[in-house]
Amino acid sequence: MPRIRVADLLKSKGSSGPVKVSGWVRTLRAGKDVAFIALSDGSTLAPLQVVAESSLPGFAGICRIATGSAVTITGTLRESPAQGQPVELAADNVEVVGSADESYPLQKKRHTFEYLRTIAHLRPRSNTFGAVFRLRSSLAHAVHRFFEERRFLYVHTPIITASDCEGAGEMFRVTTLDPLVPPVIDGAVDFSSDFFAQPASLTVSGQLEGELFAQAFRDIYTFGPTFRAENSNTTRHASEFWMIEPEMAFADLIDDARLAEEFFRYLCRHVLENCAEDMAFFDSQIEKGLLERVRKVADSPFEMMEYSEAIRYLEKAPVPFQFPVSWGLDLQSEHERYITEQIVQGPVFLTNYPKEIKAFYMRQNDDNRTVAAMDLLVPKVGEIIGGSQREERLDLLTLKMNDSGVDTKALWWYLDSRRWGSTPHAGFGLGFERLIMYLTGMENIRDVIPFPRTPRHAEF
RNA sequence: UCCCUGUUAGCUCAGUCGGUAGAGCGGGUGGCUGUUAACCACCAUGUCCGUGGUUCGAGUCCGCGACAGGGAGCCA
Repeated sequence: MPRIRVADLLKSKGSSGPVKVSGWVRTLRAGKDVAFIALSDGSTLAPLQVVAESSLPGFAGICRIATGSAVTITGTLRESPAQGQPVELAADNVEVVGSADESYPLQKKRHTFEYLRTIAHLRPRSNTFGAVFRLRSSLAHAVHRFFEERRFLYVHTPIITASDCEGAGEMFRVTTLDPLVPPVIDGAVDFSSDFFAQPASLTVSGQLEGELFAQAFRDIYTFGPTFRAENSNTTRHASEFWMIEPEMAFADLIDDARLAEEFFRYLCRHVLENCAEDMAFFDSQIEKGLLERVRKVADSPFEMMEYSEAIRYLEKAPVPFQFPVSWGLDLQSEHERYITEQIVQGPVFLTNYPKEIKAFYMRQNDDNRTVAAMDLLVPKVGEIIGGSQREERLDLLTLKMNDSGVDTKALWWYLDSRRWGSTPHAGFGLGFERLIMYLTGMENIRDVIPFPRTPRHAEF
């Protein structure tokens, strides 16, 4: 008999012949004459109800099957006489494939997310984490589909990098040197005898390499793991996370924002249409009103506002802010949320930030005081996408790198991209986990990553 | 890294004025029922985070430490 999934059984009306289904026991309710097993195989949120009559051989043993056990069941699918499920499986045979005992940590009761994090190897069997990781998988496919439909080239940028200064935070060192006795010359570690014959690290961004590919394929994107060694202990930071970074040649800031809007709304629509059952679960169990919030973003056009204008709104704001507001200062998340939630009441691109508060690679505007940056702010979280038009003029870029203390020698190849056939180009970055949090209502990044890495935590 | 709050049964928590620990859930046993957060009865379970101190006596008060969570910063 073919292996069939719970999701497919639940979608069918009934079976003409016997079927075989396998999964893990969520709960078992045993009575004298009949026992009910709620069976789940991760294919869908709802479990399959298996009915075992007392006439089955080994009925007494079936009644003792504990939560968490792996079982294979053959039987006939039929309409369920009781409310709660359209169909159920009348069992002919129940085989325990892998038993579980009463010490199984994931019992049929509510657990806190904090506790479930300590059993990250088991939590995907729970309702919430099943839904989160089904959505995460589906969303990843949707990201690729979006770019493939638009003929963006998917480029695998390196995970190990020797550029010490990508300008995006602390990096994890990659080395094969013996930490107890590193080779030392003149009081400093001699990296010439290290594996790469120079200091190497895990990447903090694929953008710089992405730009190089954009200068050959026009439209490209990266989607891969990213590493930050920052000692950040918050609900939205992880040491290892996934980032999506498209880059377009012959494109300006407006093209960039247009792509970001199309992309973001595409992904909202995707989960509404393709993860409907899980989204309904998030809406009822995780964040009331989630569906309405996501639908609104999927349906309404995004606004655009200059940084300077945002500052004027903030200066006039009738609410107190913890951090000061004035032109030239970076916006705190309280400011971003005020703009998107109170002023615009929807998604908004903030553009043209003061050059001092933005990265060296952003294109200088003609006013000489701002750069062509754009951040997409959305209600509830604030900034979710950050992007810019890149500085394509060699002289200005070199100047900017020197001013920012970026090593122009180490990034010779990056500067070369401006030396021959340079083009106006733009791109943005989106943290995949933050997107998942936005779309599910989950409030801790550690609960949308299968096995999260954060300071002091690399278990599993 | 800074600030705040925690750490008591497998899980979630209560524990009054300092007097040697409780509940719910989960688990076990039995009963009952086409059940579905099942229901009913009974039963069992503790390094009260560690450490030092105050005290006749510390889960409770004080110091130190560890760990966790939340907030901030950094950022995606």
